[in-house]
Amino acid sequence: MGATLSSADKKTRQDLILRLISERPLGTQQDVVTALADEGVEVAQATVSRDLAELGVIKVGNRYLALPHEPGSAGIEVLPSFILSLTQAQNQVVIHTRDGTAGAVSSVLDRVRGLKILGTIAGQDTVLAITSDNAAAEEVTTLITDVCRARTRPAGNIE
Amino acid sequence: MGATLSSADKKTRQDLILRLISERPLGTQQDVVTALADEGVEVAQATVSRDLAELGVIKVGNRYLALPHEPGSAGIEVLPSFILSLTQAQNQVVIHTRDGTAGAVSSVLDRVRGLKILGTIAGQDTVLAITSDNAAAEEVTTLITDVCRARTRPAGNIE
DNA sequence: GATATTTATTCAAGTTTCTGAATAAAACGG
DNA sequence: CCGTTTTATTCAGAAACTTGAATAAATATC
Repeated sequence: MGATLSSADKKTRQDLILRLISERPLGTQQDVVTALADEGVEVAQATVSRDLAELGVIKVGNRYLALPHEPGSAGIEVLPSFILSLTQAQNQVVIHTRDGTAGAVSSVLDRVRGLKILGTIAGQDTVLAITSDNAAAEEVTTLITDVCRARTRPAGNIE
Repeated sequence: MGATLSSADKKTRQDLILRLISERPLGTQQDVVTALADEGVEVAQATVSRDLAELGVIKVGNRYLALPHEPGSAGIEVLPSFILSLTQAQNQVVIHTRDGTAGAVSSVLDRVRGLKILGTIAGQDTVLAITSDNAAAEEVTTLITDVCRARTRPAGNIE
């Protein structure tokens, strides 16, 4: 192995990556490499590429978003086809979905790290997402819009 | 590796072990080795020893019981200190516990594989376990009693 | 307590996984 | 299109894991 000093094992490093990309927008794998280095974990870009793929991290617009894999649950890729419209009101976001898919949408939103969503409530065709403040709601709106527009390609194909 | 033919990988083999010890009482590691062989998986006793330890399988009385590890949840070792008494009534078992611990006890029981418990309901200091029939309830009673009597030692120390 | 049974551990392969460097492939911006 | 940036993949070496045989340790039985 390359760096043996102060190196973290794979699990630790990947957890750290999830935290880092949740805390601040990281736009490239090089950014992630640098952020890791700041935390004392030195790895090559190739490793970050593989980590992001394994973690199921996707790149939406200009930042990575963590959506932890949850076997048996819908992935973020369903959002474009399920979400019909969304509206922000203060610290809330009201999302109109295809009938019956609100539960799936809220499930996905609950699992996206980096979104400061306090909680969601799903009806039949509507999801209400509560955020901590107006800015956070704004951010959620932007991100969801980006996801639905920006052809979210998964970062890498695992196995 | 030894046997390359028809060998299952570790994960597959351990899942098989959980199933086997849930289906019928296996009293020794040699029994497990034999049972695995019947399924076409040939391993040494040393491997079974390690598998049982990793799986968190415990030996109570004369059979192995599977209690899948659930990080953050109580393990089976809490039963002796939490359970005050238990009574079988038909296909039900009423378990009296220390106040406030009924939830933990039912959580553990729900996770023990090999017990044919249909479901449990926990109050503050009482757990009601519903089994499929009287015989199953009898078995549950016996096993819990054994656990509480027979100084349940975990099978191996991991890490 | 001695013997037998059962389980855990040590040791030494063989195998798999992990990783960085280099490079290829893809996406992006004019 | 062409160059640039970004990401994915190939390759090879190193580390970690997996396993059986042998053996030690623990437990049970008498």
